[in-house]
Amino acid sequence: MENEPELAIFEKKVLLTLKKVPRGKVTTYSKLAKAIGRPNAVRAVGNALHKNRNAPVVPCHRVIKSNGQVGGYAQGTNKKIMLLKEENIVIKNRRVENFRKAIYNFIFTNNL
DNA sequence: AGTAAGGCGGGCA
DNA sequence: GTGCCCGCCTTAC
Repeated sequence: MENEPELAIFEKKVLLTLKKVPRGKVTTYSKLAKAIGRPNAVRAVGNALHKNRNAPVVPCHRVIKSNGQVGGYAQGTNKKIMLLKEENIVIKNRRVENFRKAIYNFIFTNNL
């Protein structure tokens, strides 16, 4: 692990950034992408999470779409919704109510 | 090794 | 609200 490929860095950034999202809050793929310096790599972020198997250490379920929709989930969208509800996130018909307020804004002292 | 397709989205028409 | 295309990483053939 001395030499870390750029790919690892990409994933690492995504995971680290996502880990910073507190419980009860959510984030979007777009914001994550921007936070890691790849505003157009939104899909790539989704892939990184999809590939990610560190469910316990990385709250993948706290990542939603920009439009407030829950989005997809490898283990099933239903599960994702359930997990979000567990965190007091109000969900209505696969959409996060008041997601604007639930969104956790990064950007600030990102020390990557 | 190179090529091709897929994927947990976003923005715009 | 719907549909289309784009851009970006990963995985499979």
